[in-house]
Amino acid sequence: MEDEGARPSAGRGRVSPQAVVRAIREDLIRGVHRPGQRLTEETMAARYGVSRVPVREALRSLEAEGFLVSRPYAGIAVVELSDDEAEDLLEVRALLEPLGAGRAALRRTAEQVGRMKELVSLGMEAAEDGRLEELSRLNSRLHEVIAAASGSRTLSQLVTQLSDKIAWVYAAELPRRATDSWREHAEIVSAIDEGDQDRARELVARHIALAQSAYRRRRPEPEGG
Amino acid sequence: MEDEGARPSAGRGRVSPQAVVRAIREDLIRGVHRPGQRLTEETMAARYGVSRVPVREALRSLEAEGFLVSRPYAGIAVVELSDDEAEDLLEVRALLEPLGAGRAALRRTAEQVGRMKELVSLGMEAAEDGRLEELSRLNSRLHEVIAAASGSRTLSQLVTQLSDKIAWVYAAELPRRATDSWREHAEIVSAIDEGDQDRARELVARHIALAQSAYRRRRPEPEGG
DNA sequence: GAAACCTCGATTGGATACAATCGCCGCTCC
DNA sequence: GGAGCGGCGATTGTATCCAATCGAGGTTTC
Repeated sequence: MEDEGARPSAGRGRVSPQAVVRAIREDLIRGVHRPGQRLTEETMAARYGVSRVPVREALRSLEAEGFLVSRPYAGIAVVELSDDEAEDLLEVRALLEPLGAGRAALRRTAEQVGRMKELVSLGMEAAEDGRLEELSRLNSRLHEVIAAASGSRTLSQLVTQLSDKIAWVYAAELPRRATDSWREHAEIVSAIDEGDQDRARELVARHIALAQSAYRRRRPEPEGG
Repeated sequence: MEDEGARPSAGRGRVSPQAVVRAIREDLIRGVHRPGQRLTEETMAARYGVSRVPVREALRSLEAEGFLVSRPYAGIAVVELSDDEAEDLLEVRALLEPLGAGRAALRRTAEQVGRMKELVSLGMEAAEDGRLEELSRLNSRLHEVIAAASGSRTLSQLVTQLSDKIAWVYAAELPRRATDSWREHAEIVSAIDEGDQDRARELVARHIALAQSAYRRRRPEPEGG
């Protein structure tokens, strides 16, 4: 086994209560913990520099978010999604995000629009520099802010969870779209800013549809032998 | 304060690991814990007959599911949903459940169909007897099974969480529809059984639409003062 | 030689004990 | 009299310890 695993990914000395969940979630999205891999509590505790208790709570949260699956006394493991399930993620997002964006166009606050525009700027810069990992984070972040602007806690929560999971499952395919999509992002934010619900909904629908075809993975053709 | 609160709702002596989450979630849906109410860990521990540790894990799960909200050192409280947010729940469900039902028509197993039919029978009986609370549970259960039959863990998880939250938020309005909807349920299950994706999707869409108008609460008109 | 049983180690589940933080109350000072 | 401040109780966050359960390996028996 490699000793590297013992080094905490979130190398801060102090961790705020919710930091463990975020650290683990981020590592999940980055592919540090692979699908199917079992996560023993003690190992995770050592990795993130805390005791087992906060780890267990974090794992419960991530289980509820759908990243992990657990069976009593059998431990917690990273979920393995089939190709069908992965595609469903995109389809669900195609339904939810336009709704959220439309709501955001109606209920957004000035501060939220400000943050969106800032994220778009940062995203375009990162696209210039080709910083793909940063782009992925900014992308998720923007979609989150838009979702939050919908004013619906539930909707926002769903979209965010979905967005995270898509970033996780499609990590390999993501860079293919990462650069282009920021032009569309700018348009979407503009529509939300202007309060144009229909246009926001429409733009997001197209945005998602484009991503959907770009992300679609070459399915390993079911080889008979 | 009333001492009644100290009696555990799930009166079993032994509780399986995941039982605490379910017990609390059920109580939330039944309105035992009111929106805005703060849930102190020790009180909950006493109420459900376990220590603080499993309670905390359960609360984290329910927080991730969107029933609760927490701030570090400020405790956990039951979420208060605005009328807008409550309506959004119905709208999201109107998008998701037809998709799930369509998938279920394609991917269902014989065993799942069997359980659906059994639930429909039980539901119709309960409707005859006017056992409203039982009806609510059976309704959620059926929607869960249909969602599970979609074959997509994520989709199933989303629909289930949504269904639970709707049962929670619209507890007061639910009986209005509870009896009638079981005829529609029977049709839906039949369509899924026959593998008719389009018809399943269509029927669920109408089913949800009917519920949507039935549940729509008389919004307390914004009184100017 | 294979299958069932048993024992043991590893890991999860739970409880208790302790430290950190917050909000409330009274007090002091202006 | 009101605002700022400090102490204190209550509650959350964490760590350590113990019990319950599962899986693996070895051993025995047919």
